[in-house]
Amino acid sequence: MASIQTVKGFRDFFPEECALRNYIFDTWRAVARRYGFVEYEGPVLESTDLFRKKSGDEITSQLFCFTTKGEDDVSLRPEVTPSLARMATARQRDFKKPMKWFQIGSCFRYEAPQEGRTREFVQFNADILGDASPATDAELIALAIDTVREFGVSTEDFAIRLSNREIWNTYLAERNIPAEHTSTFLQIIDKIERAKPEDTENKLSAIGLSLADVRAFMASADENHPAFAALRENLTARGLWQQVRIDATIVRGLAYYTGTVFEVFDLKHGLRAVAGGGRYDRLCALMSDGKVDMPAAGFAMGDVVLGILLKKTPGAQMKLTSALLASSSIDAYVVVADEAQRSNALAAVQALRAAGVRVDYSFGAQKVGKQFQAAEDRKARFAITFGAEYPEVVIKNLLARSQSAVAVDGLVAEVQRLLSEPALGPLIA
RNA sequence: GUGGUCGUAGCUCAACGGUAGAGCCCCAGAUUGUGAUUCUGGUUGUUGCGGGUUCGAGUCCCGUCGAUCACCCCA
Repeated sequence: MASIQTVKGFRDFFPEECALRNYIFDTWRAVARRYGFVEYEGPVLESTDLFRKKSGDEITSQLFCFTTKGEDDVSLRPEVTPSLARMATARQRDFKKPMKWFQIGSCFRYEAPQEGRTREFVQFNADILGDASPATDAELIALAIDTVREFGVSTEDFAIRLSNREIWNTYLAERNIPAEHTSTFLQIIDKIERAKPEDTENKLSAIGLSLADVRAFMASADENHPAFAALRENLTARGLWQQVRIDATIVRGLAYYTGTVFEVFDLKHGLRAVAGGGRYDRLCALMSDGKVDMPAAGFAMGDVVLGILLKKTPGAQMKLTSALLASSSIDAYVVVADEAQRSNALAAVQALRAAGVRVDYSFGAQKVGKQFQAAEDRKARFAITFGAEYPEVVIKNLLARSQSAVAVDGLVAEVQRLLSEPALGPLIA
């Protein structure tokens, strides 16, 4: 046992976990690019002021912060949106609008670790800046849906919870509630399904509202509400609206959201939110001290909850397994049956690798049986045996268990030809 | 940050307060040019860590660290 463990809430990535992580990253990238997003990256460490300035109490209480040798107050980023807002506003004239940007990066929150919640995690962030239309929100929700589906999670396994903070702003305005109560009110709404009704009633009456009235309003805020009309039309056209559930209790903790807010959540395992996001039209103005007033919206998806969901969802698990196999397997294993041929075998290993073939072999003398076992363990498609019959070598298809001899001069071409043929798939249905 | 449960070999887990074990994995051999099975042998622990009670603690008590669950909140 190691005498020094990983820091609480941090993770080691052994090859298997690293392969899972890379599979997730690759899929995120592929779908984001399919949607026309470009990748960017911000710093992991930021001045603590950046987060105090905008994130709100929820997240600043979880900051992974410390003081540097130069006595600067810095924090590992708990999220990437503040950095994005700074970057985007700093050079926004250089980019045509709308800006469709994504990032894959580690984030850190100093909170109690649990399943699905670590102190270090990776977020996929997709944001669209410079366009305030509902079409932007729809594009982001569509991207979130397609990303989850790309992993093999079916439409029966997840849904989108959708709301809009504007409907609550209107609600409060119609009842003449002062603006300073807004954030208090949204926190009450956020907890309304979890808190005791009498507690909620007390808190609401303190700001001049009643639970019955709030309940009645929530019941009226369905998918026919005007706030969702454009979004509904857009997503219906894409065939995605059936994934959406209107849920007025979704307000989201982050202080900077202004309009549409949504979460991706699984329907079968009661996991934490897989992704969440919304519109934050005033953040850029705040970050640039009013110099750049740019509407924006985006969402984040974390690797931890997503990884759990993929392992628990049968369809996703199959894709995951084959992706992990593809990333760890090799094309060919060179068997040195006669040590006198090791030099010739090494020459062939290099020639194959130069041609792009994934090749491995044994470093030292080993029995042929052991080498074939190693080839099997490495999930090699072919074993290439170098023995006394050199310059003839034997190529064996380890799945079909068939083999043929070939002159070493034609080995690379022959292996490439064989690899171009479809692999013998599993014969069992 | 608050409360509950748990912590034994790399992994999964045994062991009444009385000498710390099994299976799997890994390595080697049986088997000197072909993947399975089987058999044989081998490596691995200050029982998370630190105290205390006891003739004696993996076991009971306290603390601590970690995991996990609930609260909280979110990716």
